[in-house]
Amino acid sequence: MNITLRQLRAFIAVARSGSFTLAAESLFITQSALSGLIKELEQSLGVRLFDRSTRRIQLSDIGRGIYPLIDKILADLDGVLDEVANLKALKKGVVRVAAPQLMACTLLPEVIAAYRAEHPQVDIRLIDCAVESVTSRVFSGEVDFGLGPERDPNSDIDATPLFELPFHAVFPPGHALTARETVRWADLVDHPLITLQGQFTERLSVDLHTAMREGDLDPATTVTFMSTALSMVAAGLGVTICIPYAASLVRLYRLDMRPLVEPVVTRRFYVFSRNGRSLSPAAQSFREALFGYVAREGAFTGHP
Amino acid sequence: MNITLRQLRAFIAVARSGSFTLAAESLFITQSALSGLIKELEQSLGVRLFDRSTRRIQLSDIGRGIYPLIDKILADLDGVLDEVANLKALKKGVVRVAAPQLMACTLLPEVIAAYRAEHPQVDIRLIDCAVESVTSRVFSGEVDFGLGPERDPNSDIDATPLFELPFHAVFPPGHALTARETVRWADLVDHPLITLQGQFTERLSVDLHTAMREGDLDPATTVTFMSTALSMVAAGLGVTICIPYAASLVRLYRLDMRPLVEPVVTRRFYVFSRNGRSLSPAAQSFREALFGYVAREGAFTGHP
DNA sequence: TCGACTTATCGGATAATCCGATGAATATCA
DNA sequence: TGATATTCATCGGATTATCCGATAAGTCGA
Repeated sequence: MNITLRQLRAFIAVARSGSFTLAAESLFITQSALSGLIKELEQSLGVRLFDRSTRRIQLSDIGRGIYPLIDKILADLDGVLDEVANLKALKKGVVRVAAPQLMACTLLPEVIAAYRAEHPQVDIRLIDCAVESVTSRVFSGEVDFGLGPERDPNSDIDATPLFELPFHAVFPPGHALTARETVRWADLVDHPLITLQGQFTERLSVDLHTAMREGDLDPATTVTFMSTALSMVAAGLGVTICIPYAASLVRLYRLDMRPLVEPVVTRRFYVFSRNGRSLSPAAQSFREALFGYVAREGAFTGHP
Repeated sequence: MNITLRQLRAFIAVARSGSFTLAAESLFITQSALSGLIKELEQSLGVRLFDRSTRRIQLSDIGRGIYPLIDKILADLDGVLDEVANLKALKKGVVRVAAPQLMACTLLPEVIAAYRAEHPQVDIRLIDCAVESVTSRVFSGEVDFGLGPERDPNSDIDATPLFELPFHAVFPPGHALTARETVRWADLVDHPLITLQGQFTERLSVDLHTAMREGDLDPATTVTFMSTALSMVAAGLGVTICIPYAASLVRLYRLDMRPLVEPVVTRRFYVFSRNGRSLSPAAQSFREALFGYVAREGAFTGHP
């Protein structure tokens, strides 16, 4: 007859609650089964662990002496078991991430590829969607976390800054702006401007109006997707404005980009997750990898 | 299905020996039972702990990671179990006993010496104190148990009779009372009486008054300690009365003692412990040794 | 004095564990 | 190359351990 973990857990539960009945409830067994466990443990050890009366129990001297020791041992063991569970979940987890279409086709494939090289059994599911729906998908639990530009504060959603980057002008090689190191917003008026529809551009207009007290974005054309805008720029139909996390796509279209100044207007991007909810080990791990990638790539401008 | 200690011990045995068959032998079970234990553990954890081939096994990465942690946990647990076994086997332990000063310098040193001869690893700590404070020290848990004369009944304190002995007269060799086999209380009035102060003597007076309906103790001198009274008797200043558990001290002073009769008045001594509380193995063992000593020595009058 | 509460014990039902035999895979040797 | 030895996994039946619900005994409070 050996000491069992069940007996030890029963001992700790009784010692903590001071009651066989309460301890049995906490372990989801009947009081009589718990009585048996403690009896077996006392018999195995050959000592009395509790002094019983019909109304209260007390740890014996020996019981009092070993309680902290057994408590620590069980805590250590549960720590190991938690660690194993984490490793298991990380090894075989699924991570669902929502991101706007532009991030989904630029930044994220690279991050996912790097992560998958190290964790081949973790399944990263990327859900590309409209900017406006990222946070609602996070909130509903459809995804583990989302990426996107600044949204209205929401107590249900935790927003952690991922990066902050300035707007850039995008144009074809040989364009009049190519010789410039930087491009002023005012210089854009000489060229047909192609912008994206929606809140993103509306907020940019507000920022420029505030900073310049005159002038405004006056797009010749508005389109839905950045890939459309870049195609039109490549066809010589105008210039567009873009944030450099999408530099890989700009390069794919063989276009040039320059920082926009006077004023320098930036946009901040965040990782959104549900407030008060922990991520699975795999999701947490991928999130960390994402932050690591951004920390290393910084301005997104310097490599192939 | 919970993790069990048997599974964990099996894991360590296999990891150490690198073989299911050898590990099974070391645990005194068949190889097939051991196979089942490891299988259950792997299923409970949801991870592979060993990579098997038909001729050799290897710890998996996870198995290698948790091996030292589980090894330490089992070592800690075995340390606690050894500790308990040592306490049980009286290979260690501390016993704290409270007794009045007179018992502390007569009866108890002999009992302790005899007990220590048999259990050299048990530490007996004797706390000599006033008669009145013995039970309060027991109640507070400062000591494991206490000795002393009858106290008022108290539901928190358990009192077990240790011995009951008659009062004796004590006088120097050559004294007028030496030729007597017994001494009557009435014979004491012819000699200056030296008594102890306090409740002990007050209760004796009540007992004598009840038994004799006349007369009373009329001490010429009262002192605090029996050793003082015995010194004065040895100096020829009178006689004193004493209970024969202190015979060793009487003999040290080279005094004689005789039973007091007409009436025979006795005093009962008890072992006091906390009601509803168990004693540690060492305290219980020493308590039993004490009762054994008293049973053997009976009247405390017959030996060097 | 009765009702409420607590721990211990009992008998029967159920679950877990073990053994010995066997199978599948691999390595070694003549 | 075939025979033999070795190892871990699986199986079915026997045995052991565990649990539940009912009940008993003791204590406390209204």
